Amino acid sequence: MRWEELDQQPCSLARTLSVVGDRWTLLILRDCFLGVRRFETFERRLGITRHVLTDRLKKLVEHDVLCKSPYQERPRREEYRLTEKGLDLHTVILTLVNWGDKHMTDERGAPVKHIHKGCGHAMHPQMVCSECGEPITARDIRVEAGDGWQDTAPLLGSDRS
Amino acid sequence: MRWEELDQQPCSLARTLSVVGDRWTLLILRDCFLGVRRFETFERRLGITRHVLTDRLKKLVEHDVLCKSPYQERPRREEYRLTEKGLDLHTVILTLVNWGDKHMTDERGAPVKHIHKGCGHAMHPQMVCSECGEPITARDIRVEAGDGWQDTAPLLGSDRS
DNA sequence: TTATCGAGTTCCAAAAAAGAACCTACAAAA
DNA sequence: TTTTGTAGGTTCTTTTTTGGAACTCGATAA
Repeated sequence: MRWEELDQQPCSLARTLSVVGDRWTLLILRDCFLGVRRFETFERRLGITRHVLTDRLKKLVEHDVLCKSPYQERPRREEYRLTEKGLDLHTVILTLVNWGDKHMTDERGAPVKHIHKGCGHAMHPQMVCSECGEPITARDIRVEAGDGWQDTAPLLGSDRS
Repeated sequence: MRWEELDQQPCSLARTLSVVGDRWTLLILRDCFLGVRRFETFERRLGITRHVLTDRLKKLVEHDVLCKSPYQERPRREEYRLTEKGLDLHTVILTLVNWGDKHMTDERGAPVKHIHKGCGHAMHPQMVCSECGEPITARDIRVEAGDGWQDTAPLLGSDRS
């Protein structure tokens, strides 16, 4: 499967990964959430090559995750800001960071703290059921075909292969 | 920055991406959560080349996200199962799927439903603060340096560049 | 005996990324 | 007026990663 085919799949994960599923894109978005907006700042902070940065920013703008707006004319300078669609990726990043905090930190502990402005505490994300509010773990969820299901194969055979 | 340098960064996102930050790994894990365990099943369902599949499975085992265990001897056959560390990635996948359901579905709607066994309803993940239980959006969080912070640069300059 | 199966490995061509140099439009300084 | 600087790229070459197909190995089935 090629990159271009990924967003054709009847799978929300595949479609999401067609936008953010590479090494650089989520790091760029991390910096967006930290307030970075300019090409040169991304480049310096990430150590990314200009070529790849240009490509990823363009893709993110095409997918309406970022928008480009001029912050000065003559000479025109653009900056990149998160759209609402982009802001919705915050939970994704928070979840990835949370896993890293739990499983990939060294003895020094988590590099950054997330402060919930509402209650003022350092928090970690907790996932709950939208319907009953109970905390969710992998074992609490069962998957069923939804309206957009299109595959001929069953979701999973009983052979657990 | 190279792949190998990614896990050296003082950033939980970068460290997490050093494990799951490529096109295939999260799709493999999606199938793991659907119950797939065998090399040949991954290959057939994903349309991944054997070479890349071998490589990704090996990496996931090295990182203790999957474990390999024989399901028969003579000839030896191995299967791949999620470890506890791997099961913890369920929230990551659920969050990615949720974003895709909201922003990337066509008119047919979400391909799969997630049923919460506890309450029996089709749910979507809701993120709440671990401390006060309130729902979280991007605008509710402020980032501060934590114990593992090591960068000389400030988290963000006031210029919002 | 030949075929099949699961789980790979090997080999080669194609695509993507890294790294560095170059370009452009404008502005300010010398 | 020439030089220097800057933001935001583009071009070029080399290295790394993929894709695709064929081959291996041990064992069982026809």
